[in-house]
Amino acid sequence: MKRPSTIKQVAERANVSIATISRALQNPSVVAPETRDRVMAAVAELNYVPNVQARSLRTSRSRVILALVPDITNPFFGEIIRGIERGAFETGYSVLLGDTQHDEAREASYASMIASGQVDGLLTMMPHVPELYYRQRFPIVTVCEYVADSSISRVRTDNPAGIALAVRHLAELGHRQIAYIGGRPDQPISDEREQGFRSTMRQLGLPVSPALMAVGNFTAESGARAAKELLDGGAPFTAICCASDETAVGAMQTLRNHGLKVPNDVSIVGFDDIPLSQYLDPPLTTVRQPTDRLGFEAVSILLEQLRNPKFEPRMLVLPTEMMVRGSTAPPRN
Amino acid sequence: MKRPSTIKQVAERANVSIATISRALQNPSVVAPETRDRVMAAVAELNYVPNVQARSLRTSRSRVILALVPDITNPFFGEIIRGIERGAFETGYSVLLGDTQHDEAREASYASMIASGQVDGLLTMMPHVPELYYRQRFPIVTVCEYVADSSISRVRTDNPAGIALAVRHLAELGHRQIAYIGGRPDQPISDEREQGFRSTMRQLGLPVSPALMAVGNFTAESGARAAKELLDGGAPFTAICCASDETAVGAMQTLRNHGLKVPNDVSIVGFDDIPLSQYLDPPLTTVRQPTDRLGFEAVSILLEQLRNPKFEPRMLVLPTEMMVRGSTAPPRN
DNA sequence: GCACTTTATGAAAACCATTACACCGCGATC
DNA sequence: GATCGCGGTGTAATGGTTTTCATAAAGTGC
Repeated sequence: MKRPSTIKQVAERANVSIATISRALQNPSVVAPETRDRVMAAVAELNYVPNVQARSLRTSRSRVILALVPDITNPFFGEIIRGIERGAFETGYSVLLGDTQHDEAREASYASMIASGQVDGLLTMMPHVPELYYRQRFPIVTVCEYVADSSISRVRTDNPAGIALAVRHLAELGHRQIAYIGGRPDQPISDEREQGFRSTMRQLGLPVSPALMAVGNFTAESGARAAKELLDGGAPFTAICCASDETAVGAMQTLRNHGLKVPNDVSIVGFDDIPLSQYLDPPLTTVRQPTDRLGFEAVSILLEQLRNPKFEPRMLVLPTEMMVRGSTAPPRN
Repeated sequence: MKRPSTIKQVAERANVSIATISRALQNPSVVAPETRDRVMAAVAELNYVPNVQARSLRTSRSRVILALVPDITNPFFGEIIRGIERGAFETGYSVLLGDTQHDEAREASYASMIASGQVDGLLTMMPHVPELYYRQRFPIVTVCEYVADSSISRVRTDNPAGIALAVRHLAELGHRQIAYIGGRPDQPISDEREQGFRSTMRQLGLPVSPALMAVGNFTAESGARAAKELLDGGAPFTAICCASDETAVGAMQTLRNHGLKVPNDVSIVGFDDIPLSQYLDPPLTTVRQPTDRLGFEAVSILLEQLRNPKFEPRMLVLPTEMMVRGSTAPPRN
């Protein structure tokens, strides 16, 4: 690999000092037009690109942010990442990706990149913040997930309202016996969604039977398993409300295997609106989260925090939207 | 944010020179055990983490690799990224993620991170290499996609063989009129798969009708559109072979909308084996790519190239595997 | 007890850019 | 005509680490 040229070489070539090169690139207006042209010419000839390490060392900012995901394989996170990447790119930042796989050791290891100066801030989709935060107080924004700490900015969807949309939709169709398959119990959003489910049911005067509350972990596999538990439990239900689309997909498979038709025998509602859900059979009725925007807004806030030393943490709650498709119908009386 | 401590502070604390600190951390065996202990204690007390920028500046290696994806939203790439991330993490590297969105300007902009020293090498899932490569010859590995340049290492799946599996499977079931929905025409793998399809058909003595060759772009939406074209074309077929699972999902939807049953009226085979495919209705018969491994092997090769100056580019072709599920059956009558 | 390794440590250069400060020359001001 | 201000530029310090080279101390062999 050819060794890149340095500011010194450019300076020699353009017959000016290195300070002028730096200025011509950072703050062109302060150098005389003709000098600037000469510098630019030299830069072009030598294919000069400033060394980022040197710059970062001097300015102590890396212009890199770290994004931590529990599972990059999940298309839902994929979309958020895209939003993050888009926002970062537009403002000249880049995104270091960490797939923690729900593992705290990995998370901690990534967090140390902040201490080492490799990244300027952290965007986490995990349900907690790294230990290190309490010692170093670095810039951080939680996305989707959140922790109960008002010093931390968060961007998230209105989960209770989202689930309420789903439950109301089912209730309007005439369902009364609605089962629920939750998310990973260790994630606060699972709680939020479950609480949203319970309280909406209550508001509508519908019964919340413990026998109809199943536990999942947001994966299709867990949805399939939970649905089986519901069926085996014997308590009757005409609809299932799921904490994620993938869970819904899994549940639908179990229902099929038991000879039950969706939506005729059982209606299903998902959550997230992953790209594939409209192509399922039947197309999945679901609650859409503004995924791309979630990521985008999160970077915006993080970048603002990086720029503004008097930044006040804030919370942004984005609305959900009901996507009514084919997996829901009135109950077979 | 608290300012991290520097090697100098640690040195004062441990009563040694900064050189000793550096050595104790980089190459512990060369410092006396008791000194080492003292250093380690000081490091722990001050929460010292070496500044990465300074180190990179000095050593001119960043221990970061850049991964370029055309579309991070695609679950197939998500799995590859996971493999990459895993391999990188194990060896102390981290992954900078670039979502190029098939855009060359973005790609070029990311490539400049190499020139700036921000990353040590490039792992690209794009069908071409950045311009810059021809000037700088940096370490690079192409994953999945490839370019016809023997100076570039590549890791990919055996696409023709994969498609051959699919076609043979259909032929064994008795299908003779098999349609094909291809990938984005500007990606070499689309070509490879299409050629694999054509030559296998020929080998089996089956006709390849131009009316049964449709063009897609790997998305579900394109699959739906292409399937419609096939149906509208009027040429009869009993099976469709798709260049990706998502395409297959889209095609299945179109078939349903036209009242056709999968697999009874039309069999469908996908390619990739994305996580959701086994949960579809019917579960999708598909050709599995070893996605995680693709990513993992790619990093291995890239890292080897980074270490070994006499590295010879090489190509690794990974095998595919047929996943027979419910979307294929013998043709009716 | 002497010459000679070996081992452990320190001093200082180097990596490459940014930037505070000083300087120079020149037109404007009183 | 001395002074001021200002645009344009250079000098040199600075950021934090790694690493070469020198040096000091301790160990070896005769």
